[in-house]
Amino acid sequence: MSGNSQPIHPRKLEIVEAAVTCFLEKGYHQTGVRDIVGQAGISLGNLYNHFKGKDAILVFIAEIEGQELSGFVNRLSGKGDPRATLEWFIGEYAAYVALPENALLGVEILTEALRNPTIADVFGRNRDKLISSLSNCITQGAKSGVFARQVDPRVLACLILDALEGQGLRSLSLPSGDTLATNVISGFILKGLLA
Amino acid sequence: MSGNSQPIHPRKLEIVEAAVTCFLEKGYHQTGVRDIVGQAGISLGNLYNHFKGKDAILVFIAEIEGQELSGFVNRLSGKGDPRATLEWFIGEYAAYVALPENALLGVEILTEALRNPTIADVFGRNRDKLISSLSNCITQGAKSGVFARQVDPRVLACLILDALEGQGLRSLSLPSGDTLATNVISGFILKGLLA
DNA sequence: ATGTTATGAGCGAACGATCGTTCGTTAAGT
DNA sequence: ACTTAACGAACGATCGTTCGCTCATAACAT
Repeated sequence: MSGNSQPIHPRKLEIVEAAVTCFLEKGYHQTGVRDIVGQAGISLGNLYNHFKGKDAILVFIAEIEGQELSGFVNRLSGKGDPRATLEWFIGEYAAYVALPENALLGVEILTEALRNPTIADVFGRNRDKLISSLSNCITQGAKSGVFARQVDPRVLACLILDALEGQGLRSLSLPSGDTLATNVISGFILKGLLA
Repeated sequence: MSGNSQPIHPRKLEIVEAAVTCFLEKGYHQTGVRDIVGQAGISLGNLYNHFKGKDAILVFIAEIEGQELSGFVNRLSGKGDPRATLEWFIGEYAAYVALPENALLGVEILTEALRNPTIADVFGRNRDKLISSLSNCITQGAKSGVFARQVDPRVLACLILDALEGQGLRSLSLPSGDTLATNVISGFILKGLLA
């Protein structure tokens, strides 16, 4: 899919890593380019040899996030048993968004997408793939009779994502990973979906 | 409850209104104090006669938001039929968070609460009241046998809020208020809760 | 009634800091 | 010789905040 003709310059990845660290700590708009180059241990000017500007770094991060999500998308789009696939997804995605890095970066990208068209583009594409594949899994389950036939599987897919991501965000202020809450959510969703 | 000893200076409310307009358009951190005073039609220095600083304006807004939510909290804490109360809440709260002003301000306050302790304090208090009262409504329904006994009503309360707020945020990029999606969500939640 | 003082909203220039970005230069690799 | 990563001073813009000031009204004293 992605036509990565040329391998990415190692320094570019170092910059991204440093930027992520800063964005997690202070947020995107509160982070200055000087914070990033300081964290990366490079000079101010050198950053602009690898990125067109501050915006481009966040876009790059959003694209990486999209690649990470493709693992979920692929399995959701596969031909496995819909119920088992969904249960797997809920557990794995809950763990994914429970990582502070993913939870915080996710909301950072989401909020920036509200007003930045470029970010909105990348974010919208990533999200649509996830929603579509999850929605498709639900539809497959309905066709095979495991799930109840749904009026609008896409809305339910959004509900599932919202519930898991909301819990992930909430787990930031909790001492440890709350697997109990995930089980409750998982159980509630499955009960609602089953025929 | 609130010991508002002195009535709020009219100009203070004008400033808040202007600030809200700016925050909705550009976001909190992208809005400068000069944007706010320009929108309010007052001078730069005068803003500091009414607010200690930019932060204080957002805190004030968060407090107002909390007052708006008390309508929901009161009815949820009331002694009405739990099922009817819950159905009412879902519909009304969905409409509330579907208003762009509430959806955008909500996420703005949420993200700021992630790193600003003062905002986190106000936001946390408001949220806890809403979650507790919603959770209490679910518990009451379970005691009366209308709802299934839940392992952790608080987690479900969070799920409900996440689903509705997520849909509200999503409706920003839609042409009109999507009442269909709300019905789907409402139906799904009720099905999952009923005994 | 008249003069005096006190209060506080309102103002905008100015402050120091920081913002994202540009640019001329250097050094190293090919 | 040519490319290119790396550098950091410098730019203009903007940031949140402070400060000294004006002026209308209110409170008080005479």
